[in-house]
Amino acid sequence: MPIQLSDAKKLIEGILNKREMLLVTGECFVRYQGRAGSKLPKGKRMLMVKADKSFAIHQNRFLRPVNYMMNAVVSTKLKENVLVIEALKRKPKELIEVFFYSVDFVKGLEIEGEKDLSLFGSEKELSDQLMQDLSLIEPGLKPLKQESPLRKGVIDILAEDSEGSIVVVEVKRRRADLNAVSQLQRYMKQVEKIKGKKTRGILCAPSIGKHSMELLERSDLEFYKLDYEISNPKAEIKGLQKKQKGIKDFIEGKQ
Amino acid sequence: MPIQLSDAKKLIEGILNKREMLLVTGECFVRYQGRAGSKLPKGKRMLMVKADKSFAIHQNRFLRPVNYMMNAVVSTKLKENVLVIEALKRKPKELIEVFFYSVDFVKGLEIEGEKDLSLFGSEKELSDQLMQDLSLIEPGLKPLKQESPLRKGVIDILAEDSEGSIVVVEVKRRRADLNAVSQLQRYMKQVEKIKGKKTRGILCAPSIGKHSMELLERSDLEFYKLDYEISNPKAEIKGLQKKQKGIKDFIEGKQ
DNA sequence: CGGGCTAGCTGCGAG
DNA sequence: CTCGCAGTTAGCCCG
Repeated sequence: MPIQLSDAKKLIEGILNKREMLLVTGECFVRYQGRAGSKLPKGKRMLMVKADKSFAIHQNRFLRPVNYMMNAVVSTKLKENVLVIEALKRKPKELIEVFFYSVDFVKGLEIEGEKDLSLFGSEKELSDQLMQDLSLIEPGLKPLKQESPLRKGVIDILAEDSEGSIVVVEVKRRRADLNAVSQLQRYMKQVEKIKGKKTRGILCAPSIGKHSMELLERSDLEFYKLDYEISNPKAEIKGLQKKQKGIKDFIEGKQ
Repeated sequence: MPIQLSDAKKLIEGILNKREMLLVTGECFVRYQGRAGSKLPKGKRMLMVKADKSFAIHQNRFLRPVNYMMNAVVSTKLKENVLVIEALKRKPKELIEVFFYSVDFVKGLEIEGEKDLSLFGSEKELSDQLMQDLSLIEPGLKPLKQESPLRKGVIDILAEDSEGSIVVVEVKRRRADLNAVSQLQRYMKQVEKIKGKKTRGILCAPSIGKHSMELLERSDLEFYKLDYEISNPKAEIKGLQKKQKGIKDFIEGKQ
């Protein structure tokens, strides 16, 4: 049994004021105009509004909402038997209008807002571990700087090898792609220009695609296969081994 | 008033069988192990499971869920006064365990599942329009192929100019970045090698960053400022103008 | 604020 | 399947 739209409006406003998580379901049409534009024809959907004014329309499919906005200014109005819920933002200017023709269900939920998730296995964590012991890559490698900002990007690890060459290290937690190779190439060229010294570029990743490997080798970069394990409180590097042309098996290695 | 966990379990299983959208809220602890690992300490959260087995734990903040899995195999079990809801996947092997110590609320919703959103203003749409009339870029430009697949990427538009040179066009719907320039550079070099002809690279975007512009010019590529409007049924290109070093104002142009 | 980047990216489409 | 990439990417961090 549907809820009276005027009752729904009051309920919704109360929940928004309390900064609870708001859920609304019903028959609605959705229009969006902003960075792009969209229309969602009439149908049953769920609207979710969070305390930080994340605004999302969900269908019964996909992780991602079909329409959304963050940091929205939310307002409701009742007009000719339609309950309109608007999400508005400026910079960039964006507007979502949800036209509810009927409302089945309105609910406010007291839910945790903090982001208290502890995650392990991130690229940063792997980079930290490498920084601790660059001899994993090769003996005599000395750390210079982590997260070194260039004009055109940020270098994961900057180091110096036993012969005094600069070494640029790029770490990837998953299979390296063309983009990763281009990135490293960019960094290496910049460092070479700035420092005016012989510079090497090293890509560390659990695996790399065939085309990416070709591009890497043509660019005179080096690939190191990075083995790691995600155990409970943190990820651990298990091995790091240089790979080159002749060797093919590692290409198949999925993470 | 909390729901008995055994009742909650039955309700949840019924809703999952009906392929309705499932919502469960309550006090829970969440553990994830897979491509990475995470722990979410005990607290009130909302679990959402969709018909396609998208599985998401939401907090009252952010658009994105704090833990998630797509195409999950979902199962429930009751164990020592804890209701455990598991999401399992192989390839890659992933597991989310949600330990509900109490359940406040269980709901099944009949919600649309189709993806019936019509969206306009995508990169593909802009590329289509450009393909219709390449004279927007320069007179005499003849289309050769759209979405042309190379070994190392896909070219948006491949064309030939009035002097018989190959032209590679890359379109971006938003401000072009370093990555976009690298992409175009890659495509251009490949085409040059394959065709063995003089090749130009053109980047079309509403704006471009200063560093990206530098990189682009050093790579002998060209930038065209792409103005477009998103009107109702589709986006429309309003203008396309070549920009080079001397001209600076367009750098400030946010889309 | 913009600039650059990671992400357990997700989702799509071609080979 | 994998590969490459767009995305209203979101969210983060550092200048």
